[in-house]
Amino acid sequence: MPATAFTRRVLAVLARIPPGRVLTYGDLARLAGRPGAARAAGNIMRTASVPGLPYHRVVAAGGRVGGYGSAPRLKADLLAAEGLRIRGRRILNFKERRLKATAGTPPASKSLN
DNA sequence: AGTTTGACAGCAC
DNA sequence: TGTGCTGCCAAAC
Repeated sequence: MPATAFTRRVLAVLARIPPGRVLTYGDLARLAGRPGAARAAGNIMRTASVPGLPYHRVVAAGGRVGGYGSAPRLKADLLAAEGLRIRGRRILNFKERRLKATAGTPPASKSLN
């Protein structure tokens, strides 16, 4: 179990990221209720002990892949396997694959995906 | 309880 | 494009 509510929220949001879609650390933090806590979110990803979560779907801002413990390349591979076009440390179709950060209840206007 | 540590973000060069 | 610096925050020391 997560130590704090923030951590729990972060993991909850993480768990609902659909395959093929990504979220930035900043988005994740914002959705978890701590805007600007992107760095802290990354720390949580790093120390999270909950298995089965799509940690690789959390990327850095600007379409950068970001880190992944000692295997950042694996992260890129996993993302590529889900349809993202990757070039080095960058996600080419980032804008298409980025999950819009809808906090809480969306107005239900456009069909997501 | 104070300090250090990053799987970050954004901007200046 | 890429590199470096500053600001931020929760966790680990």
